[in-house]
Amino acid sequence: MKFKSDFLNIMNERGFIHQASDLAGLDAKLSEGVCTGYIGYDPTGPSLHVGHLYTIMMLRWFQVCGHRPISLMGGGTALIPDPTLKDKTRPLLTPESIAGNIESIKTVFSKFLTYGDGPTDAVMVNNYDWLGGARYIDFLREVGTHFTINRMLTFESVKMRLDRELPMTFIEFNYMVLQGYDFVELYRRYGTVLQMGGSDQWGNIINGLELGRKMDGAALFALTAPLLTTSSGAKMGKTEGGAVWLNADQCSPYGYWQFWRNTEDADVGRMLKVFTDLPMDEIARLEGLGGAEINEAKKILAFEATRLCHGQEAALAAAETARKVFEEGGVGNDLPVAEVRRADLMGASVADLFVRAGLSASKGEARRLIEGGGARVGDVLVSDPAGQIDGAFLSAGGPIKLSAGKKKHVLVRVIES
RNA sequence: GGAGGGAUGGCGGAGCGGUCAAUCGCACCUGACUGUAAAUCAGGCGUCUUCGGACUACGGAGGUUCAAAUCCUCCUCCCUCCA
Repeated sequence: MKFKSDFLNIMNERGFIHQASDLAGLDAKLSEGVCTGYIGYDPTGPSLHVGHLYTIMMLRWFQVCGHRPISLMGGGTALIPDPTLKDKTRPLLTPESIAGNIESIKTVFSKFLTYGDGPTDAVMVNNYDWLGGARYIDFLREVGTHFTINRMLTFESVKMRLDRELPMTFIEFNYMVLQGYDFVELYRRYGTVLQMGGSDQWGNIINGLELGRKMDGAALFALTAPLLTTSSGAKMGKTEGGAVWLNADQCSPYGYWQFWRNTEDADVGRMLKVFTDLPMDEIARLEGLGGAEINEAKKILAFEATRLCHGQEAALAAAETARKVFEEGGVGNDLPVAEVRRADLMGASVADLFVRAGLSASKGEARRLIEGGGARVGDVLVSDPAGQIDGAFLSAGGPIKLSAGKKKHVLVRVIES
């Protein structure tokens, strides 16, 4: 498939397109001139994670192709629990925590998009600006008349609750109305004609699209990206039980680099397409590398992805640390550092040390790690969990490298108090 | 409103008076093999421990018993069928 617009061509060849409302119409619209498009993010946590990055890259390409991206923070909708496909109602977040989350998340966007006042500069908006002060009766009269309950009941998230006779509260039921209204508001304020998002947002996006047509007669478009999974079927962006965060204070550049470095062979090509802006022919070359050579592609993926999120310098440092640690078996500056008080180590066992350093969740776990032959102190295998820590060793000065398994390393720095 | 069924570790799902910290699968962790990959194989997978054990756990609260995840009562929440 070949499009007139650069944006859709890129989306297509890089695997960002899952569903679209009117591809031909959108293509025509995009090739006419500068368009404005948005993606909404709910600030329900202090950081976005790799799962969100997929759609952030869509905004990035949108801007690169000469359009104006809007990152919408759902400061208003986050006050309303999104009806989950799970059985339970999400807990209500406080306005304070949402405001804090927004501040924390904002910093990430500026890494990927260029904000400003120019025609294709990105804009950051918060739907609390229009939802927060909305007057109930007015809103119902203006917007509520366009939603039929009949239709709302057919939505998957609603249907599932009702089918299982689980409670769905009225506040949750309102979520889709508010989110749909965002599209109208952004159309009015910025002439926004396109909403993008993950495939799970399709229903919500279409709601907004139809609302815009009914209320303003607007020709709006929807574009969603497929759910991204690894070849093994796991949801993308989870590692060691936790999400891979985009904020540096929640996931260090080195940890981020490692996440990408550990991509499965079969996924390297797709990840390069989605999470880097390397040219397609370069990606094709990297993808074609066989056997152990594909490790080079993974390093490039890790570097490029880290560069986008944390900057060139941090990416270089992370790569250098990884080289020292994995290729030389040494120590790198970027390894996580755990500070442990000297007093806490007096008479402590090796197992205690691993717990203090955060490499093991409990002493029992540390014991198993050590007994299983997975623990190293200063690159020396330790086998006795109850073994005492050599005091002289600890006071020798420089930090000591602890390793749990082959990939997890922490530098322990002993502090006095 | 009536009649049944169920709530077990991150998830799924056994157990139905002692031998149950609880079979098994998934997920997760470690080791081997490798390429910081996948697949495979092996081990582990509540907390503490002087490694003898101790403690906390099977929706919640009581009770029966030498002994309960298992039996009884009440409560909460879910599911199915009938109105």
